[in-house]
Amino acid sequence: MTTTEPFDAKRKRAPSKRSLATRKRILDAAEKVFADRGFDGATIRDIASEAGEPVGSVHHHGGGKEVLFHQTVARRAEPLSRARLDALTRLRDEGALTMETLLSAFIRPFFDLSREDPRWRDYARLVAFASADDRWQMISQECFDPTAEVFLSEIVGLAPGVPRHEAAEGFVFCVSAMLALLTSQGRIGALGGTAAPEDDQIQHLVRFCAAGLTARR
Amino acid sequence: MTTTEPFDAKRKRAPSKRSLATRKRILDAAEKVFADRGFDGATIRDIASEAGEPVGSVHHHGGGKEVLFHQTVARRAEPLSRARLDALTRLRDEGALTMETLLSAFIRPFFDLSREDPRWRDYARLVAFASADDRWQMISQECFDPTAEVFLSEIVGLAPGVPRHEAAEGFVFCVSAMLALLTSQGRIGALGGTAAPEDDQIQHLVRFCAAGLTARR
DNA sequence: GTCTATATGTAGATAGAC
DNA sequence: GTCTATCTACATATAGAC
Repeated sequence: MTTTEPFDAKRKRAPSKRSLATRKRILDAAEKVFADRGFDGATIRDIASEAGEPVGSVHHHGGGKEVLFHQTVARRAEPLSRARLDALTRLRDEGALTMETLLSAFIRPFFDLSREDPRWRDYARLVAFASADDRWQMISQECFDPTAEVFLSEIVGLAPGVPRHEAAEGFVFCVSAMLALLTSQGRIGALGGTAAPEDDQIQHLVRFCAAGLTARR
Repeated sequence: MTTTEPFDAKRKRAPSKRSLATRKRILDAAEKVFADRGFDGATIRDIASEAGEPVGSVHHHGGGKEVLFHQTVARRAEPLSRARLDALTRLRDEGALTMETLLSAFIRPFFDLSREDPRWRDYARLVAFASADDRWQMISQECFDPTAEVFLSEIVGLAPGVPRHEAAEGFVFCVSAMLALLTSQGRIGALGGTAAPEDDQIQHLVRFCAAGLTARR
């Protein structure tokens, strides 16, 4: 029904440098606005205004609101997956694969990228929106399930005797906790008083998830 | 700015029985539609159609979309809190307070209520929407924070040496995992193959959270 | 209280000049 | 490729008859 590709599949020429720059600015703006207000709360006009582009331009480059949303989610999925899988490969090479280091390989890249480029924070909120809404299940599946399968298999390998469906539950708990840490700093602060340094929070999250996944039954 | 109360505060007479029934049907419909599509994705017309009421009636009883949303979230917050606090009181009376039983008291009532009345499932998705969006932070705070504070204090008491801010993080992880179990059955099934019986899933969730909160550092 | 009709605004999308 | 002007649909909200 909808597709990621806004352009005609058999278009003649590669887009110009200027066009690519415009396209990037529109995707950046869409990421921010979608992250702030969700799909339905965002408007093409907000995105255009954020990008400093006319409304028609957003339609031209984005190919419609749904396609634009899809593109926005998909754009950073590949680099994120690569960072996670690279970290996993490194652990295998070093023979340092434990439940904690495995979860670290899955969780830390998101925070590392967010430190390098704060737009990854917006992306995190966008992913939280996309994950929560059944409507975007296909997008989440396409963007995140392949990597999730890899890590889930490792979890099953590291927790012998735990049936796969239980490991899958635990993994979903881990992902939701990770998204909560990325998106709910306000709530944590309101309940906890002073906020801990981010590094401590990440370490705590990894420990929390590892302990949960290996809990004796 | 907005208020829960759609009626003039100093209105003369109590609403009629018929009016109350209409009001309840509208709240039920709003709960379902807001849960399905979120605040921005839902329309007053959808809600009216779901309730079998004319559009104007939804405005009259709901007092506008934002107020209606607020009411919908608030309506089941009190019974839910009461069930949780009752369970906690029972544990204290029995001297059976451990991290697992404490989390059980927080988590199980939601599932117990869902079994009695499936509309609590819709409510769970509604709460997930309200929790995720910064825009409704005040509503979440008002409806859920008082009870959250009580349980957080108990957690701090049961995990000596864990600083409050770390306990708060862990508690937020638990809540997000609970909402994930209530709302992401599809995702769990897609990853895990066969789905486990709900009782097993709940037990697993409680174990996961308890282990996470008491993880040695 | 209830229901119909309507006012007013704004959404997504597009056509066509440049 | 870009930008302006516009089309069409539907949103929330309200006014006023019953």
